[in-house]
Amino acid sequence: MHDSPTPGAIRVLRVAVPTPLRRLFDYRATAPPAAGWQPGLRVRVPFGRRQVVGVVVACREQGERPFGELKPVAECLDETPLPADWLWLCHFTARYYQHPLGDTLHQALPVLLRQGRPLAGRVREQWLLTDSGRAADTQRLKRAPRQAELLAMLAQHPHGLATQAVLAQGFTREQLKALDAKGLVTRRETPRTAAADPAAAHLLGEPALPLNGEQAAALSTLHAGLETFHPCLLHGVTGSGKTEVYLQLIEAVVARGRQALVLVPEIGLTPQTLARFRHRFQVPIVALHSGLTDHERLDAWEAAASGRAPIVIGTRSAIFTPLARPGAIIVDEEHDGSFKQQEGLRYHARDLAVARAQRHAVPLLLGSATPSLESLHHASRGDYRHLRLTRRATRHAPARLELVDMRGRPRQGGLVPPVLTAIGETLAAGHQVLVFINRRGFAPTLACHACGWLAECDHCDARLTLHRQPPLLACHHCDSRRALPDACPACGSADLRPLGSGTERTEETLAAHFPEVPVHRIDRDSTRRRDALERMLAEVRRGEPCLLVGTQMLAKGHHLPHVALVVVVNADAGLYASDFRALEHSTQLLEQVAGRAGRASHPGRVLVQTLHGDDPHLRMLAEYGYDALADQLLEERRAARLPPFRFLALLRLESPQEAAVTDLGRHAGEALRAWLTDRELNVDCLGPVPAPMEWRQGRYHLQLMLGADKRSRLHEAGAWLVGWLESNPAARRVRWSLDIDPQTLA
DNA sequence: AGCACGCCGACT
DNA sequence: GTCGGCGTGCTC
Repeated sequence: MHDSPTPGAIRVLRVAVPTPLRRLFDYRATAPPAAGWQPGLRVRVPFGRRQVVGVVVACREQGERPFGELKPVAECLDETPLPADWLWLCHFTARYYQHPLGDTLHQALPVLLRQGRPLAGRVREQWLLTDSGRAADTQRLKRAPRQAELLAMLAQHPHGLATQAVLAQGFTREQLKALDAKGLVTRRETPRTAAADPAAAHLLGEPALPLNGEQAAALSTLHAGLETFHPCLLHGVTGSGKTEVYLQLIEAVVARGRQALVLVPEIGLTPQTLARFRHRFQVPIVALHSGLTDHERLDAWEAAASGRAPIVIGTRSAIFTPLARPGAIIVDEEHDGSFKQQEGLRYHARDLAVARAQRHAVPLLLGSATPSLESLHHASRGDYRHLRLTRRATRHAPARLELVDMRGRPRQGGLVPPVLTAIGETLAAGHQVLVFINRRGFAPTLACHACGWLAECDHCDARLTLHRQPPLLACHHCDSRRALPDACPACGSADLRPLGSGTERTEETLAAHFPEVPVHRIDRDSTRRRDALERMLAEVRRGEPCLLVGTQMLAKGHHLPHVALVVVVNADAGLYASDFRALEHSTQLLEQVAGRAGRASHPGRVLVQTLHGDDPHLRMLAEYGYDALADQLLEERRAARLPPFRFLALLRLESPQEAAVTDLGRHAGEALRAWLTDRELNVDCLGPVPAPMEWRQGRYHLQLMLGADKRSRLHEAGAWLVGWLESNPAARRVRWSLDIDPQTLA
C-alpha cells in the first residue's frame, strides 16, 4: 500500500478531512508512527482556523503545492492504519455515490474514532467496594448521604460497576473520588478488548433444525461456493424458513474460522431476532443497534475488526463494519427501503453488500419473500443464483388476498360492514385479528364543514394529521405541530370534523365495536417508549383473542402465530402514485402484511379494502401472488425504460428561496444538456421538475433526473454535474445532493 | 460544514 | 454608541 518504495522519503501526506469539499488536502509529514506513514492512519491536522481529524489516503515525496505552503500534521492518532477492507469500502462508496471521501470516511467511523479517540489500549473502568467499604458502618457517611447511597449501590454489584453506569444513576465523579479517598471503594481497569477466544467455545448452543428439501438444496448451493463471490437470492414465502438457512450458512462460515455479517431492516433488529441467533450460537455476537453507547459501538467495531466477533448483526450502517476474516454477507428482507440512506451520503447498504462480497470473494445471500425488482432481474439474468423456498413450515398454503369493494358502503373507522362482520366472526372463534392501516394519528386531517377549510402545514404542501393522544395537529413531513383549534380559523364555525381514519380512530371504532376483546395499537406513537412494542407483542403471543391495529411496523417480520384474519384498510395508496416504485413497494407491503395471517394451526384470511377492485395490478396480486405481479411489473419497467433496465441519478435541489432553486435548476439542466450534446454518452437529462411535494420543511424542492443505459456513462455525467455545481457560486446558496439509484422521487 | 470577516438595524 | 443579523469567502 506504500506509494513510495522508501518510506523514509515521505514528506507529504494526502489527507481526507471531514468536509463537504470534494478535495483532498496535503500536509507536511511530521513524526511518523513506528511502522511509518501509511494510508489509513488517522491524523489531527490544522484545517482553516480549527483542528480536525482526517485520514491519510496517500503518502508521497512531493505534492502539487510547494512544500513550504503546506501545514504540518499536528499528530498521528494511530499506531496502525484503520482496516484496509474498511478503507476500500469507503473509497468505493465515495466514488460510486459521488460523495466527498472525507465525509464518507467520517460517517463510516464510530463517533469516538471520529473525535480522535484512540482505538488501541482502551480500558473499562470499574468500581468495587474494598474490605473496609464492605465493613463500613452507616454512621461514617452520615454527612454525605449521596456517598452513602453510592456505596449501597456498589454493594449490590460485587463484580464491579462501570463508571458510566455509576454516572448514569445520577452520581458524580467527585462522589466516587471521595469514597476512593476514604478507602471504601477501589478502581479496577480491564482492557475493553480482552476476552473471547471464539475457538474455545462450542459453536452451537442448540442443534440446527432439520431442513426440508428446498432449504437443503439452497444450503448445499451455498456450501459449494464458500470461497468465492457467490451472490444468491433466497426467495422464500413467509414462513418458509429463510432464517434457518441463514443460521446454517453462518454455522458453516464460523466453523471455518470466518466471520458473517448480517444486515437486517431498521425494525428487524428486535430482541426476538437477536435471541434466535444467541440461542443458536455460543460464540460472541455483536449487535449494532441504535441503543448502543458510543463506547459500546466502538467496542463492537473493534471486535469485528479484530475478528474476535464471528457474527455481526446490524442495520444499514453496519455495512461499514470492518471484518478481519469475512466469510459471508447476508441481507435479510433485501427489498426493505430502510437499507437506503435518504439523506447526505445516500448509499444503499444492500448494493454495498454486493460490492463488498465481491471484493472479499465471499458468498452473498439476499433473502426476501418479496424480492426487489432489481434482485429478481439479476436472478433472471443469472447474475444471482435464484434459490426458491415455496413450502411453508405449516401445512397451509399462504393466504390469498380477498378484495373487498368499498364503493358505496358505509365506513366505520375506515372499515366496511362485511369486514366488521368477518372480524367479529374471527374473534368469536377465539382467534386474533390484525388490522393494517398505513396512517398513524386519529385522522388524516381536520376539515370545516361550514366553509371547507382544511388544516394545512405552513412549512409543507401537506395536511396536518389530527392526533387525539395527545390532542394536536401534527405534520408528518416536518416537525411542526399546532394546538387543536376550537373554531374554524377561516370562518369561525365550530363544525370542525376529522376527515378519514388513522390508527387511533380505527382503534377507537374497534374498541367500541368489540368491547369484549382488547385492542392493541402498534405504531410509532404507541411504541415510542422503550420495550413498549416487545411488551405488547409478548402479550399478543399468549394467544388470547384480540385486535391488533397498526402501521407497517406490524407488517414486517413479527411472528404472530394466532392471527387468523388480516385486514388491509386501504390498498389504494400506491396504485396510482406518480413515483414509479410506489406500486412495487406497496405490493411488497401488501404481501408482507398478508404473510402475517395463518402461520400456526389455522389457515388465514386476508381482506383487502379497495376503491379500485378492478385494478389489473391489484387483481393480479390477489389472484396470482407477488411473483406473478413482479414479472409483470418488470415487463412494464422494461417498456418504460426504467430501473432495473436503466440507471438513474437524481439531482435534488432545495432552498427556502424559490427563485434560487428554479434558477439553479434551469441553469444546471441547460449546462448539462449542452455538455451532453457533443458527447455520445446516451445519457438523458429530464427536468428540472418540482419534487412531488414541492414545498416541504420550509424549503422548495426541485429535481433533475439523469438516466442512462450504462452505469459508467451515468457516472461520468453525474461527475461532470457535481463539478459544475461545485464551481458555480449560485449553487452555494442552494442545498443540493446527487442521489445515485434513487429509491423514491420524493 | 464550520468559522471568521464585514458591513447595516434595535437595544443597553 | 454597541450587539448581532446573515452574505461571502476560505479551508493544504
